[in-house]
Amino acid sequence: MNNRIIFHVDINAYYATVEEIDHPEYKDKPIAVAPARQQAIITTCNYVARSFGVKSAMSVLEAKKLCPELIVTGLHFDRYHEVSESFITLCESFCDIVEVASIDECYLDMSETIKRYKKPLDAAIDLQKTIQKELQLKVSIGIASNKFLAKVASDLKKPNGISIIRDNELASKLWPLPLPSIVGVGKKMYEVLSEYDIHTVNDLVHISDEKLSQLPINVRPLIDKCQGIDQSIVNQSRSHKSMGQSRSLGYDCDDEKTISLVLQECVNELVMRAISDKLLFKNIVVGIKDDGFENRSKSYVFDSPTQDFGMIYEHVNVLFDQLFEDSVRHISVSCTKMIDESEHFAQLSLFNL
DNA sequence: TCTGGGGTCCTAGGACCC
DNA sequence: TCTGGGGTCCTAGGACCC
Repeated sequence: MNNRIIFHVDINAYYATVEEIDHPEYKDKPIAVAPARQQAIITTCNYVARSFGVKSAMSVLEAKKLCPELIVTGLHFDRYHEVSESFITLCESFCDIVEVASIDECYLDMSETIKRYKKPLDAAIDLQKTIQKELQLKVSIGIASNKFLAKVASDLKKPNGISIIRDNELASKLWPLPLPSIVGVGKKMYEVLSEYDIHTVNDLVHISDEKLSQLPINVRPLIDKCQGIDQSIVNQSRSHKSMGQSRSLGYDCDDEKTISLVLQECVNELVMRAISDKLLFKNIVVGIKDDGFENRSKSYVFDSPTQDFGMIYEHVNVLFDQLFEDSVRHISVSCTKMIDESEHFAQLSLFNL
């Protein structure tokens, strides 16, 4: 049981690859995926564009300076979801225990499946080739005894790589890595750690108890993971924990009509998803970003779970009015507590017995 | 660099209960 | 008149991920 074999499978440059599949004329050209409007920022780009220095989160304008022939594709989420479904289905046909981690990555608990192969590497090569052949997608695969290490491993070789981190290889393969390259270490955490002269995983795992107690943040869970301790299971449940819709207005807006339209659109899309996924909303959260890019949010809990547009829209408006001051530039509407229709009605009938 | 859109998880502080 | 100690739930906000 302790010797699990986990794969982390990650599609390389995912949205850009889907655009290349749908537009063969883009082949070998630098492409960036970004919303089709002025002042957009790049969601992702292909490897040709990356060779010019183009990166995610860069503004299209700046990217065009680095690479004038850059093709900007627009975003086609329906297609990304469609191809993602095929990717997951293929992984599920390969292994019984699959966790969907995001639109372009998943974890496979290969502990049983692996017995059909001589060694883990053979299974990974087989899976990688099958995905390439069936779906024209290049993936990187990380192999390790837990999810954290598998994820780190898949990041080591991109694109189209396969990497293994064995339990006895932590000091040679994981510990030399700079902390910002580790999943879970973001800008803020690294800022704090570097103040204490902690820059690599090696620095972190050898931190003295005294220094550890001085740190203003809790890094114990991260240290455990970097020492190879991560018991989290590959969770097959595909239920969502939250669901949201947001819109960036691109400017500071105070126009009632525009705002009302955006709120309506967001609520409408949420309700459509709730109906198609057979979910009811227990609460609703409205968030706004104002002219200073500060986030604020307010939430409301429904008396009884609902997917009724009128009811949801009414409360969204009340929450928005409480938040709104002079202007907004970003609006989000989300639900953080959902329940299955069937579960709700089962509870109701129990109640009425 | 004038800043998307979809999520998950964690935490501080307050309300409330015994 | 001043105010225990533990637990749970909720809300708002923030860090982080792709």
